[in-house]
Amino acid sequence: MRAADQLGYVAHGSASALAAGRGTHVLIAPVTPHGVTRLDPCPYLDRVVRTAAQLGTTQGLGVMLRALPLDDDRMLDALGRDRDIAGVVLVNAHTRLLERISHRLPGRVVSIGAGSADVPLVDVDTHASAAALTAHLLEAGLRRVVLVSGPTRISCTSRQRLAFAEVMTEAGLPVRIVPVPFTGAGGRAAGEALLRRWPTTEAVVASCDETALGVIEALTRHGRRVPDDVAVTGFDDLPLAAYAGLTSATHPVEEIAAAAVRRVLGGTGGPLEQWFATEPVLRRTA
Amino acid sequence: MRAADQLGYVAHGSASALAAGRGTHVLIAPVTPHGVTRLDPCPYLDRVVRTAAQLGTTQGLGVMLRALPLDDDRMLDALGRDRDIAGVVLVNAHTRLLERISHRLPGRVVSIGAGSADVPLVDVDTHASAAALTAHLLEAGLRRVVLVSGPTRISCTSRQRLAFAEVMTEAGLPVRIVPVPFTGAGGRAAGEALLRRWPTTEAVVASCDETALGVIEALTRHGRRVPDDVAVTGFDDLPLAAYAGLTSATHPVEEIAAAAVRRVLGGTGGPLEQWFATEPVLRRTA
DNA sequence: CTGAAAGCGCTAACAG
DNA sequence: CTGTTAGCGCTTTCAG
Repeated sequence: MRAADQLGYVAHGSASALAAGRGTHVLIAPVTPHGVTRLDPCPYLDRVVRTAAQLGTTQGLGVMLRALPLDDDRMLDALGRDRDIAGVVLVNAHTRLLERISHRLPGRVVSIGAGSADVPLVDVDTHASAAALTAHLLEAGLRRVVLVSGPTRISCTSRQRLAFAEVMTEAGLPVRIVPVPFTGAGGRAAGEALLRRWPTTEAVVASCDETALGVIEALTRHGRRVPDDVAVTGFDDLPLAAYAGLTSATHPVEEIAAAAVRRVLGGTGGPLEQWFATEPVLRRTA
Repeated sequence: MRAADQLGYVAHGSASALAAGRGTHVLIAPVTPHGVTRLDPCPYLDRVVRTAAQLGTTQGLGVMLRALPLDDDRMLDALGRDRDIAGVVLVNAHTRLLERISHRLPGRVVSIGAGSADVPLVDVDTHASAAALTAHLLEAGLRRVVLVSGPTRISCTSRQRLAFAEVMTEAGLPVRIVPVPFTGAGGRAAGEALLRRWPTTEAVVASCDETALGVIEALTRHGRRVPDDVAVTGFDDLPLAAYAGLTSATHPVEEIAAAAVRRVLGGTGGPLEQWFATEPVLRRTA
């Protein structure tokens, strides 16, 4: 061993992987709609990939990145047959996909964002964060609060809705929700909509920072001041949020990604669900 | 072939790599100072890693990510001996490192940001962009322009300085430069400094968006209005820039990263330098 | 407990 | 041009 070290011996990764029957890559697989293999730029995903690459490197594993269309069974089959892939980290998977993939990659798949009985889950504790943010608004004495939530059928959306509904109901307040896409445009649309339906709204809980900024834009355009007339919270704590003074919640994305990689390499055994706490970041808007 | 396809045969990557003597990974190696192996979060690097991973995947290659301290010869030796690494993409390398690494990985290394006779270079055409931004200010009738440049000894900094100096000199104007780190704090410091030395400054060319925003903050604090009193340009076109209305220049980071990966996998032959044009994005601040 | 040998699944070079 | 075979560098099993 000492000799090997002094001679500068470096083991041949492929050779050992081949002999030991291990894979040499971790695949990060963001799930996309039917037939879509294009990957939209996404800083969140970038952080996951970077973290996975960094962690993988220490174990001789490289990361691959490929969009996984929602129902491409051929691709799923090929994935399962590829013995060179040590593990697959699904991002934004739907339950439907989880069912299709788990038996093809038994013990070699983990999911960020939505889990199942067969596929372990690692994610932000959206429930706790949404509850904390909503509670923060109520504590500030605000009563007419609206949740601008994300697309339905996405699991973090439903956890967020549930948390919001719980906190509002417990306070004896009405549960008002506007679902829109996770975009600035979505936020603007939501702002318009909620002003029309509930003109006396005092606070908005948005499901992401882009949406929150869109909401603020719409509110401002209609003469509402933020936070004086309406308080607004975002979610994700993008660099933009700090600049805009947006109250938000920050996620330990790197920890989550690292946990996902470790979990998928650890084989079976280990927790079926791992939730990571986010931290509210109070700024000017709420 | 058809049969293999119908049976869903998937080749074993490690096995073919081993037999063919190919590597199975591309290493992205951001260069860090002496002994520093920690990697600071960097959206730019994240985009490089993501692009490399996506492109690598199509060729059965995974990406690894590791900080490469400026003068760790043992690590460099180990890298050279690692036959499992198909190529190394250096990021922010210094000339000194390039000399040390090229002979250890002949034909298997490419650099983003600084090249040499042995190591091909792929980068943003900083010279052209800085010249274009400076020219834009001069065309707007501004005369007393200051360049807030990055740390000295970084190659993109020197290209930017050169371009700025050329354009200013040609217009018969003084070349005024303040070098600071690529950070918001650096920008604030630069703002203070340039207000002290040249209080009648009409425009500032900053070397990155964070710096530009820092400059604007300092200027505003001292009662200068942007762009009415002082015009400011950034560089990189971060999401922040669009939100802040900052005039900037946008880089094809994905194209650059893809070119770097292709170049390093293409072996010897191919251009020694590849420059990518950036596009000025004119917004409110200049 | 140490040392030899048989593969892991593929490629490339060779003979037919 | 098709069919066979000897490795690629390691791990693991099995005999000594």
